[in-house]
Parts: sequence; C-alpha cells; structure tokens
Amino acid sequence: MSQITSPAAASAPSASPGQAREVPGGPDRRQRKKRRTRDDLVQAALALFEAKGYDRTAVHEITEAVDVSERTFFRYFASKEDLVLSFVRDGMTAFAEALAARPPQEEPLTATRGAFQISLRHLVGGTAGDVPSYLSVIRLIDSTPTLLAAHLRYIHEREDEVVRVLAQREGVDPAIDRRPRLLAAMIGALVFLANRDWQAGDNQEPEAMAAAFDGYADEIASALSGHWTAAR
Amino acid sequence: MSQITSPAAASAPSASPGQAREVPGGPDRRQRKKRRTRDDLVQAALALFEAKGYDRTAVHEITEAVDVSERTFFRYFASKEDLVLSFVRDGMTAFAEALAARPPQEEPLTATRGAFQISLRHLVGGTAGDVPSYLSVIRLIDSTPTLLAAHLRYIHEREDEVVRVLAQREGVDPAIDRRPRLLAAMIGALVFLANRDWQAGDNQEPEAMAAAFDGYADEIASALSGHWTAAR
DNA sequence: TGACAAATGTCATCGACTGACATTACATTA
DNA sequence: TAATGTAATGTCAGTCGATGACATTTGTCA
Repeated sequence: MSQITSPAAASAPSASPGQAREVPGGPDRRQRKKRRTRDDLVQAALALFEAKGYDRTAVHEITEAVDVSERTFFRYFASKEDLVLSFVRDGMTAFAEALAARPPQEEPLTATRGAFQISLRHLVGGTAGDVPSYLSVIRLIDSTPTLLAAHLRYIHEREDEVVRVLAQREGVDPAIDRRPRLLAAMIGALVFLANRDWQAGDNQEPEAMAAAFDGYADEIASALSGHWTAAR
Repeated sequence: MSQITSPAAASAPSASPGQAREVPGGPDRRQRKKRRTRDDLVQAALALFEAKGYDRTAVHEITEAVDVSERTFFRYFASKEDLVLSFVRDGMTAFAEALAARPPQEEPLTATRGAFQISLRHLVGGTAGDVPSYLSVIRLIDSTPTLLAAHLRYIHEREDEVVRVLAQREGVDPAIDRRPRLLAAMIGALVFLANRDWQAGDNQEPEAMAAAFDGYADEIASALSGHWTAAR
C-alpha cells in the first residue's frame, strides 16, 4: 500500500483494451479490492459509531463486520481517529487551494471568505462526499471529546499552510509579520464556529454553513470594539 | 481521595493545638503524604519527559522512580496527559476569574487584555508555579502532538466559561448573540499564539508573553481590513 | 486500643497500536 | 500456462494506557 491516510486513493477503473470482456474493470483488481475494503471499513465504522458511539466501538468490531484482520485496519488508517478525520481532510485541502487560487487583488479577509464558499462546493461534488454523511461525521466529531481534540489539532496542523498562502498573497514575511498567523488562527476559529452552528442548526444545506461563516466574519469588527449593548 | 485532577488539592498544614511537639505539621499526615507523592510524581514525570520525551516515557517508569504502584498514578491523574495539563489549568482559571472581576465599564476587548495581564501575575506567585518550569511545560506541550491536541481541547472546553462571563458583562444573551462566542474563540487563538511566541522567543519573563498577547491584540484590526503591504 | 475510612497495592482485563514474519492473491513475463 | 516477484493480508506476540474489583496497609479519632 502506497500510503496510509490517503482519502481518495483509488483511481476510477479504466476500460481495458483488446477484447474487453469484463466491463467492470481492467486487470487491476487490486486497486478495486483495496478501494472496496477501505470503503467497507469506513461504512462499517460510521454505522457502528452512529449506533454505539465512537469510543464504545472497538476496532475489532469494525474489522469483524467487514471480515478482515484487525491488523489490516491499521494498514488503511493510522488510527481510529484517522478514519474519521479523513472526511475533514478533503475540505481543508480544498480551502487551502481555493485560497491560493483567489485573485491577488482581493484583500486577505475577502479572499478567505471567497475561498471558504468555494471549498464548500467541493463538499457537495466531492470525491466521496454526500452532504448528510459529512454532516453526521461533523456531529460525531463535535460530540466526541477524543475526536474533537484530534480535529482541533488537525486544524492547527494545517494552519501553517494557510499562513504561507496568506503571507505570499500579500508579499509579507510570515517570520516577522504577525498578521498572517493572526488571521490564520482567526480563520480556524471561524471555521470551527461555523461548523458548530451548522451542525447544531436545522438547515442541512451547505449554504447554511456558508451563512454561518459569513455571519461571524461580519461581526468580527463589532465584536472587537466598543460595548455590545447595541444590535442583536 | 476527594477528586482526581485537582491541582492545588492539599491545604497548608495547620498548626495543631495542645502540646505542639512536631513543628512540620499537625496530625494530618495524610494530606502531607498525598501532597508529597503527588509532587514527586509530577517532578519525576517532568524530568523523564524532559529527558526522553513524553511518549517515550511510560507511566510505569514514572511510578517506579517514585516507588508507587502504577495504579496509584491514575488515582492522582486521570491520564498521562492530565498530569501535564494540570499546569495549564491554574492559568485558565485565573484568567476566567480575572475577567469576571474586571470593572464592568471596560469594553470586552479591554477587559480581556487586562484579565490576561492579571492572570500572568498569578503565574509568578501561583500555587506551585515557578516560571521556568511552566515555560518548559509549555514547550513540552507545544512539541508533543498528543499534548497539543489535549491542550487545544482543554482550551476549547473552557471557552464556554469565557463566553458566559463576556455575555454577562455586556448583558447579552449568548444563545442569540454571536459576539461572545466569537470573541471567546479569538481570545483562545490569541492566548495560543502568545504562548507560542513566548515559548519560542528568548525572553523568559512572563512580561514577554504579555507583550506578545498585546502585540496580537493590537494588530487584529490591521490584520482584518485592507491589504498588508504597509507596516511590518 | 479498637474501629473506621482513606490511601495504596495487587491482579486481571480491555483496547489501541506495532513489529516481525508467514501466507495468499494478483500481475507480469517468458 | 506456468513461473516468479510483489503487494495485500493474516497471524502472533507484545507494549502501553487505562479501569474495575478486591485485598491490604496506614492514618485518624473516639
């Protein structure tokens, strides 16, 4: 196996040349099988987590449901947490890329907001992601301290990427200018808050999360200066 | 034992009435012993973490150094992480209290900055805390992914407290007004950044962290609006 | 001193993970 | 088609963190 942790490892089965007798795929059954067991593991895991809770579900229960050895699980995922976090990774990557691709004349915060909207669309058309399952994963993470910690750490790990992109966009040196780090940290907080609101609210559409994010972004200024007795 | 996880559990030994023959303490030798083993565990643990790294140090190594059973360790600390986080707890509590005690006419951000300064002083005169050991703990946390995750989660756990205090100070309802949550999240980010800068820098004085915090707080506005090509 | 309770020790067990090595399944090439 | 190399999986043993149950020690106080 090339590398643990890759969410979209398998490529689409390519049509084989010559006398193509078997439609479902070429001679690389390996890829298909790998893909298959990985998907099965994720499926089984989510179902069990949903039913019994994350930490009341043992890895061997997952692997028994799929009928592979426990060892195999850890060949696909670095840890139990890792399986869950794999859902989040795509979104983060999409955000970082979208941010880098944002027109340079946009101000940092503007670019950030735009990038976030884009990355949300990725959520819909994404590789493995239907929205409701992503939502349920977010809920799972948010309600499981272990996963919450892992998620926060992951966000933090990725922050440096954002710092670099922001600094580069604005042509400043992140080693001496604090603003990139500051904004990146705040973005992390915003994303987190938006996720929470979305997950706790009624509207399951991704647009609802976009709205939550924008709502927070709008209120930053008002939250940071003066007293709050005014608006709602 | 009353409860796991209490950082400053033991009370100062009270002078016993009657013929006080033994100066070092009254008849509550239990308290003293408890206090003693707890301190020993912390000491041994930090020394070993320092020497070998956090996750290359097994709990039984710590307990062997202190000569207690491994089980005892988990009667004092909920987990290995918990021992390390106990250092952070005091500071968080001090901050929350300082924030609540801040004069009501202060604006949220102003009060926050003031409370942070106060909580830093607690660090110096605090129950068990000399500055250099606190510093080394922060460094340890920052360089150990496991601990980093735990720390982030802990900060996040405590955020609700801050939200309540902020909301109450300003007389708004945190359930409908996003600003308390938003500011609390940003404070968390600021504290984290300040800790990092302090820990990475040369100046070991707590004032250096205060300066870092203020530096970030000052730049918030500038980081959130316009392009950055201007100041350093 | 005796009795009660707190602190500790001991033992068994679970669950996450890892390394080493054997086995199976696929792919490729002669 | 058979031989062969390699990727994927299985098996096994072991470490480490953590927890429950129960026995034992050790202060405390009447």
